[in-house]
Amino acid sequence: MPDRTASAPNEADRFARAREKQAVALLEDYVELIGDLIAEAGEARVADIAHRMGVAQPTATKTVGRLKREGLATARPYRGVFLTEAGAALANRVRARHRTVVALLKAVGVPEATAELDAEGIEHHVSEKTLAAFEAFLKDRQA
Amino acid sequence: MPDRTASAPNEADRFARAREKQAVALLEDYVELIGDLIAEAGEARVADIAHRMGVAQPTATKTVGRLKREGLATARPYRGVFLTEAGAALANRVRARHRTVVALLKAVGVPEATAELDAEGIEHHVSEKTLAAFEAFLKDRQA
DNA sequence: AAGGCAGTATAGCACAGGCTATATTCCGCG
DNA sequence: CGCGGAATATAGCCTGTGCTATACTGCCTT
Repeated sequence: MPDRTASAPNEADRFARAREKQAVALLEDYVELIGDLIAEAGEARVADIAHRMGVAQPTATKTVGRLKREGLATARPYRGVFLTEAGAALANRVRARHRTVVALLKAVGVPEATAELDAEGIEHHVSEKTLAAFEAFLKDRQA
Repeated sequence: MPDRTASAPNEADRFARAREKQAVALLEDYVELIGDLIAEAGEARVADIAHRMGVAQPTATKTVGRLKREGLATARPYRGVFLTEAGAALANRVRARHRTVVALLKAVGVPEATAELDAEGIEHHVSEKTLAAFEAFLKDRQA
């Protein structure tokens, strides 16, 4: 019986939430990268994914397998990797969020290079509400 | 032969960095929590750690073991857990960073509850440089 | 003082995400 | 056409972080 369903989350809940976010972070990165590769080169090859992610090729293969299991990507053996509709939608959301996070960091005075670096880790923990606040802040500021 | 030691990190480097951050994030959380428990109750028991982290007790025991291996904590079997000097210093840094991240999120318009939630994941990816920028921004703003 | 319960540790499992080494497949070129 | 190298997949290992089930300690209470 959940005794705090609608109230403020306690510490344990916050940690649990952060753990969940972390679990999907990698999938988000892969999906975004695959989308980029398809846009850039017309196709996403496992070797390119591995290279851009900075991991060994079998690691990329294994993770692509996980993307398939999660319904985010499709792939025929020895051929390229493609995004499902869900995968493409996720890629777009992730890309937009990434841009917003970088923009916000820069807006509060973080140097561009550092903003890009830190955004890679931060973005996965930015909720819809926080993202909306970021966008509002940026809009205000440029007005 | 590193060919980009001093230049802008490429995509693979950014991902590698994010992966490293993630690896220490849990240790940071444990150390901070142990510090809190000692401050609040005079001691940090494994059962309390597990409860506050939202994990099962053996998971807490295992992670405390890792903290010991990393030189951040000490513990005598069936007794409480204590922080080493390094652990206590880390706890203080983490706590300060957490406060700053929450304050920045609120300053750009994120609701308090959401700020607390998201900060839990975000803070581990905030570099020294970004933290400094956050502090400068907050100082400016309150002036 | 002894027994029992609460707290802690250990054992052993699963899964994710790394890795290297090796097998398999594809495809272009001779 | 077939062969060889490049790309991909598979096998098998390690570590980290969860879990449940079970063993062990320590301490309070009777």
